[in-house]
Amino acid sequence: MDTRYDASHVEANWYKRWSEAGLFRPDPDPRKPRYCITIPPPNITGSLHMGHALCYGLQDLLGRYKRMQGYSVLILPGQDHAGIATQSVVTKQLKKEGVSAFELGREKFVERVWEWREESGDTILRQLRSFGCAFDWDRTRFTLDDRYVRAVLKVFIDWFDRGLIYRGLRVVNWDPVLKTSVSDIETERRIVKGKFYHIRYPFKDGSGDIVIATTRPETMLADVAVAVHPKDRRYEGLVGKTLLLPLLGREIPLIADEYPDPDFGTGAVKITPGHDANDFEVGQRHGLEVLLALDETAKVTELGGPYAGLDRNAARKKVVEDLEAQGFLLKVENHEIPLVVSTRSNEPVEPMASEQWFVSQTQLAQKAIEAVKSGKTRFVPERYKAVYLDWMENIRDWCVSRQLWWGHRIPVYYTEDGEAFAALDWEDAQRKAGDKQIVRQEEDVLDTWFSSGLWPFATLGWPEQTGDLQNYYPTDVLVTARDIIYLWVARMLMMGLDFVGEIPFRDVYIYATVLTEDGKRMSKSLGTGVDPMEIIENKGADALRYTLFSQTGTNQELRYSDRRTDDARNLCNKMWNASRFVFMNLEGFTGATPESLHDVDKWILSRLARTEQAVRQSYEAYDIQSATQALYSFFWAELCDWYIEISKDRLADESQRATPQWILVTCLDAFLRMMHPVMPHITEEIFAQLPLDDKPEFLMTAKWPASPGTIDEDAERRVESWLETTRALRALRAELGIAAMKSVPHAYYEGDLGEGASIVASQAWVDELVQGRPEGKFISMACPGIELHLPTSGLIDEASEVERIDGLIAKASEELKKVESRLANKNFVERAKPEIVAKERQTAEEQRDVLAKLQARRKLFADQ
RNA sequence: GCGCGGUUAGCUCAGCGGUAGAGCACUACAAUGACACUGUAGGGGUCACAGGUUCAAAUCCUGUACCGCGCACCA
Repeated sequence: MDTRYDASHVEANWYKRWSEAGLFRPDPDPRKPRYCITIPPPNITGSLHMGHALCYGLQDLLGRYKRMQGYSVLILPGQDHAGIATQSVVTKQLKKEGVSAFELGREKFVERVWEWREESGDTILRQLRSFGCAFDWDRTRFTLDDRYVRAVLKVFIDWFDRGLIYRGLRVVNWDPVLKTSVSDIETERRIVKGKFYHIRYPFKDGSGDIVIATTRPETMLADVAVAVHPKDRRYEGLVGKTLLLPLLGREIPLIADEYPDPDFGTGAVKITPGHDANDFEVGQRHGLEVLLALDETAKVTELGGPYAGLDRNAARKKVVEDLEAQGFLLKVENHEIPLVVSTRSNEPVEPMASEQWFVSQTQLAQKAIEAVKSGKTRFVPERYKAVYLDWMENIRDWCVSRQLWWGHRIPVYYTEDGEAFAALDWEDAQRKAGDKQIVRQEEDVLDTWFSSGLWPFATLGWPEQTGDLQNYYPTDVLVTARDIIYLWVARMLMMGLDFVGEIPFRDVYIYATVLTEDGKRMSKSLGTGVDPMEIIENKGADALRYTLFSQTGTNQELRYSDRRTDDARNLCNKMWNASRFVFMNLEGFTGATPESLHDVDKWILSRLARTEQAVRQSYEAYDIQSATQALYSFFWAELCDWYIEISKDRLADESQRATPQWILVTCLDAFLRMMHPVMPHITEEIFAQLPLDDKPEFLMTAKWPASPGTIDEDAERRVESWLETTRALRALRAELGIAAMKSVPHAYYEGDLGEGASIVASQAWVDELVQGRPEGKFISMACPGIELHLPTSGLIDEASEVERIDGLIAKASEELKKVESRLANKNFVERAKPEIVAKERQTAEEQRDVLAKLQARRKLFADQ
């Protein structure tokens, strides 16, 4: 074994072996309890980023842990066709080739997307393999697979026939470049400098005018009214009168509605239902017409008369010029305005009323609210429960149509007279239509979330009652990011409850957002992203996993730093070398359980038992950082720094070595098992060399170490005091400038160290630790119950020694004073818990002892 | 405006009623038979601020400030 651990040699090898042994498939043993996760399907357009690495790494960790706990584990991977993202990638590609998607036509375009997907659509799934993810690749699903499509069709038709799907007008975010509506999540708000135009709308009867203000004057072409608040005194008696729309001269009413804020501007608002969501609602309340001034490419429509054909920017300019020329423009102010930009095309979206398909949500939401309220589905961290419920209780209907070609084409077929049927295909539709002739299919496709909402059951074979569906639904946990609680988590709950009649998952674990070192969002476009593949190649998947896991629990953010991957790599190296040490010292090892144990053996077994408890509880609670912390400190600070060091003398002695050998193998074995979910490759590599009877072929399928040791508080207390004494003696040496590990012939102690004396001696690099007090010059250190003396060969600088002792005295007396004042407080003694008071008394006792020794020492020294 | 997080050592973060912790960084020392991707010792904090509850507050309550994230509004 090399003295340095080289991840690159080890990781790919083990992944291949697990795969060849079929370990990624669930254990078919029917007696085993089942554990299932259907992973959030990544987009086919993406490549692995840190957020993915954390997300999928966590799922792999949970799966590996549960497998060791005796579960038959299925982690089902897959991909999302990602309508807009994919369509836009391929459109750009075509554009480079000088082909427009429109010229190509729908059928050819979709073919082209499939080709693209075959070539480069599974980058992330490939990358997850080098990250060590033990997912069942044989069950990989895609949201546009034939089987998956059947599930989508069934859901749509079913809802359509139940009257839950309807067609209606709504203001959507229209992307004039991609010519589709985009959901709110696909947009970004930017505050930009804009202008605030104050425009005069005259009354038809010539009795003055009303001033409104707008940031988007071109939309006035589609105005249908002006609204004021009914309680606004300024407009008393005017409501109901008719206004003339400037420039176009169209007659529009002045209406009263609660929507305008009388304290903002003039209190009068122009109402443009076609291009503003709030105005749309006002329009609905008052039965106003919806007019569109802009078309699907954001050019002015016929409605705009003289402005028709201009694009929205040119139209704005012209409208403003004309308003000014005709005396309608009163003033223009600078104003910060929010600009909503499509993140897909980077173009400002246009709010636009259009015909869309909707799913009514209120009824479906009820069960999904109940499932979370009752705790059947649980959010971790719990705070997200309120976020979810708040949204669900105010839910609005879901617009499911998208004006794209890539996706599930809406299975609605129309007859000549416009009657609509939802059907599996054209023939099915014709059958449903009876005598009437089906003439066309709906052009729009479904929102991507409509299909991914079926993920937890459609991937398991629904609508067929497959074995997988019976065995693995409901799934155990959904591990996802907080920004898709509404878009995805809520939909899966509604769809699962409605169609399978059971929650889709018991837990929803929302993991932390990965930020850069200085707290910025990781983003490719900002250049702040760190490529996980680079880290995996240089330092290993295990190192990256440890880095991410050691920072994740219930926190909502996590700062990623390359420096921390060095720490993780160092830990790998430490594990590697400590294991080498163990293997190099196994001469004559039989594996037989030792008959008697030394206190240090009991101590480390006790620490091991506590570690197992802590790690198990942390994994169960999704508190992964606590698990890694417990593993780290057990391994490095207890097993390596103390137990291994102490065992060296015993291992050198043939008559004594059997016990420490057994203890080391036992501890290493249990540690590797517990660490395996975090760092699967290196643990498997080391485990392969561990000399165990009945060793399983793979650590991956080995059992979790149940009660690997016994908690022994007495042994812990005794050994801790020896370690404390050792640290004190080392510190004393350091005071004299004696290098660590350089042996010193004699040191002295007063008090009772029991069996620990030889351990303290060897660990503080002292040849002989003698009970008593040395002749001649020496310096001292006081611990509770123990006083240590170290002879000095040369002269001591008396002044500095007195100074050192004074420092120790000051510290000890300060501590004693604090404790004594607490004990002098009658309220404390009477009201605090008795064990706390007892502990304080003991501390006081110890500090008095330490102080007395120090003072005696000072006196003695001063007398010398 | 409302809600949710956060504010603890130079950095990243644990701790969430009982004497302030870890890793990294820093200082000094050390080529010793596991490991220099190491070891040993050490320095470093009025736990954002102000009130309150309590025998006891980093920890619980109230308020303030700043940072981040949602939701609503932005005519």
